[in-house]
Amino acid sequence: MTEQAPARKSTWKQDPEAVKADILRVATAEFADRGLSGARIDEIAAKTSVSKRMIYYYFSDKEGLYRAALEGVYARLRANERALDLTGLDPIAALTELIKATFDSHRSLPDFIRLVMIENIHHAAYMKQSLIIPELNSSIISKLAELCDAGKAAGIFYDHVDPVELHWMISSMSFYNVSNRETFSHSFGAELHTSAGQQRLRQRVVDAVLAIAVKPRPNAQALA
Amino acid sequence: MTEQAPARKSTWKQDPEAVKADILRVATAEFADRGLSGARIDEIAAKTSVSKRMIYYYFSDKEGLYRAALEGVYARLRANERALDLTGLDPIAALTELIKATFDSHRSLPDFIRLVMIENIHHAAYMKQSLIIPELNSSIISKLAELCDAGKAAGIFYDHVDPVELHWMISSMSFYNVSNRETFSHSFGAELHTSAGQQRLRQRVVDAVLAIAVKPRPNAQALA
DNA sequence: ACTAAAATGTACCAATCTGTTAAATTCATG
DNA sequence: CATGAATTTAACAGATTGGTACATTTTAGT
Repeated sequence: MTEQAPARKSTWKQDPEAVKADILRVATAEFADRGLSGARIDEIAAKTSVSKRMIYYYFSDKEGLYRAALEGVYARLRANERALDLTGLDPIAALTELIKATFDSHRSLPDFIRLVMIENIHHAAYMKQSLIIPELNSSIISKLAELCDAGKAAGIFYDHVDPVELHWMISSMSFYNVSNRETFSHSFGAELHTSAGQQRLRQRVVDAVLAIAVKPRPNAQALA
Repeated sequence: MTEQAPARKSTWKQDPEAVKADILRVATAEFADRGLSGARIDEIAAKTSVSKRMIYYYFSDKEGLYRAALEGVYARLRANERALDLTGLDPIAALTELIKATFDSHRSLPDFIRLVMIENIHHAAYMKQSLIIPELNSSIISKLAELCDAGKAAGIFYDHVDPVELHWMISSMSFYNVSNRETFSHSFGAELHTSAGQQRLRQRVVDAVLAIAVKPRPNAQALA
């Protein structure tokens, strides 16, 4: 519904979906940049094409707007993950691809990272109110679970391998890589955040995770 | 100096060091709990034994107080690390102990974790103003560097092993384990944050990091 | 004891900031 | 084209909050 080609002539647009999307886009950037209490509704409104009143009209209050932003970034990350197609790959290759994709995905969605950081600062209070986030999260685990089952069935993964543990480890490094970039670089140099450094780190993550999942084969090569 | 036994009778104490320490203690908890813009000076003052005026007297302004809190938690973490004695251990045992100690240390200092998260939200702006934090950070790297040199000299570590990379990997998992606990538990269950789960995770971190540092030995056992 | 300096409390202000009120504009539809 | 619902604006109110002015108390030195 509502697929009318607009092109109004008057002073304002009358295009609710576009207005909502515009507000949400600006709000996401602003919350990601300054945090929930740091962001200013007036500032968000100013960067929008409409007035402050519209924020309250469509999102009720500051927290409602924040919740919408949070759900938005989660949806984008999980969509990224769902788009990853691993069919036809053997378990080791599939796991490798999944790790690389997760690492890259986190790097490409800094707003997601920052909003999740902010959410953790708030003890996940708003995430807990969301109805849509839980269902988003299940997909990545089921993908990993399939992969683990295949690897164990083929006898090449350890029996103790657990999808949630694997996801924890992959996420931890992929997340930290972005979330703590500023403090880490300042403390220990920016070398790891050059593009060469990032390539190397990504490979280390692959190596480390594979090492705890895949049984050593007598004739396998040692790491480079 | 100033080691006078107090015991005044009057309405207030006149003990600047204790007042400063009290303010800092409360402020650290409050900033860690609510963030820089979320924390309220009035609230901090209320939880202190003295009046709001003293915060400005000793710390100039809100940012000055925040900076002091940040430096305080960094000092505590690095002191933890410095206290770790690895002399007499072979490189593998030493690295193992260092990983375990880092994992535990992060778990035991949630205020450090949260303030560093907050600092990253603020693009490390306040950390960059600090003169004392850089010198604190060098110690952990030099300890790891020694360890790597010993391992390479003994021919049991890969030649490509790099202290900063190792620290990145150890930190990432140790940090994320605490920083993202709330969102992770809510999304994927709290199993990993039970005490059994934490023990398992710590061992996984050890296994993963050792795997990228230590050359495989033909006669070595595979993981459990 | 006297005095100056350090330490602390009280009361207050000016600036923000979230949210609201009331009205105006646009649009779909009979 | 009249009308009511949806959308949008401009202006403002109420509360919060970081920071300050000024008085008061304590301590150290003489």
